[in-house]
Amino acid sequence: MISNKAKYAFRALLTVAAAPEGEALTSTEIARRHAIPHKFLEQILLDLKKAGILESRRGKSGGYIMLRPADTITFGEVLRIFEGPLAPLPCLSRQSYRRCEDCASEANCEIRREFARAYDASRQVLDSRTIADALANVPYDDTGEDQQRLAG
Amino acid sequence: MISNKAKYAFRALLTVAAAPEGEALTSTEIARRHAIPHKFLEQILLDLKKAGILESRRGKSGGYIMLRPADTITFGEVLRIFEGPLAPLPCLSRQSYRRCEDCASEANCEIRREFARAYDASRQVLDSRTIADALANVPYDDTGEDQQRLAG
DNA sequence: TAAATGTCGACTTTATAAGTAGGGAATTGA
DNA sequence: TCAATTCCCTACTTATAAAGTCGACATTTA
Repeated sequence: MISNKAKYAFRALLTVAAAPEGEALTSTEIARRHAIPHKFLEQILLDLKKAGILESRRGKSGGYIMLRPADTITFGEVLRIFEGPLAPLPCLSRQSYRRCEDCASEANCEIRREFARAYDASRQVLDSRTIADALANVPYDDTGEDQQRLAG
Repeated sequence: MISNKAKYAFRALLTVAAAPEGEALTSTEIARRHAIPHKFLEQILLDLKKAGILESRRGKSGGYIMLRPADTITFGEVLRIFEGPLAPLPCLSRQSYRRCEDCASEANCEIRREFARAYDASRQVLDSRTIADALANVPYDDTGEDQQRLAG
């Protein structure tokens, strides 16, 4: 399960991305719309700013706007900001690889091999789908046929 | 990241499954082979027993053996025993569905829709690959072509 | 210049991970 | 039979992270 923090971050980001070009949204407004604890949301927005995703304006008519276009921001990128590495095993993370303490041989590790399959599958989705994709509102049909249709 | 507990469970299970038919392995022996804290492993083996995956014999020539064949035990099943639901959101879990407290409409939730894609992809792997598959030792080639070759 | 906003650091509370500890119950080989 | 070996069970500890809460400060603008 992903954390509340990450879920709030996505709600906030989708809201800011959906706002009219140039219009800043305040943390108070975002918190109100989604019933997110205000002070908690402030921390989250700050994290998104430090990550170079949002931009902020202070003072009376302040608020948050997108720093980068929504179609350059993937779900994977945002998730990593709040959850750390997405890999199920440290030895499978590309961005922050660590070997498993107790592992004799990575090449022969059955656990690593199987989880690599699962992680590849989910990473392919998370690192390709963007905030803009999500807002495009195309329904998702869970029949297992999508992957082949899209790949073909 | 998966917990140490789950990782130990997989190591133990793969070891018991790889043992000669009918030969019981003691918790001490399994712990020694993989340098797993013995008392901790005992709890894990007990969980696997309660889940109907392992069988145990007590006393002098006791130990653990498989209760069900290794090709009927998926990685997803084992993972759920130790990690709970695998879904990234409660509203995406089939086996233990809960609605998200703060969600207005599941059908229109962009977060749910995107994570459904990711979860479907990884679930398809975890719920199909078995302990027996893992022991078959077929190398895994991460080029993104496997899915199509296997599907075709 | 006061009100509205974002920024920052410290604190609290609760839950979970990762073990540790100590004994009790069953089996079996001598 | 009895002692060694094994599994079985409960309780405890320690460290870390999640999910906030709180109070003060900094910046902008009407």
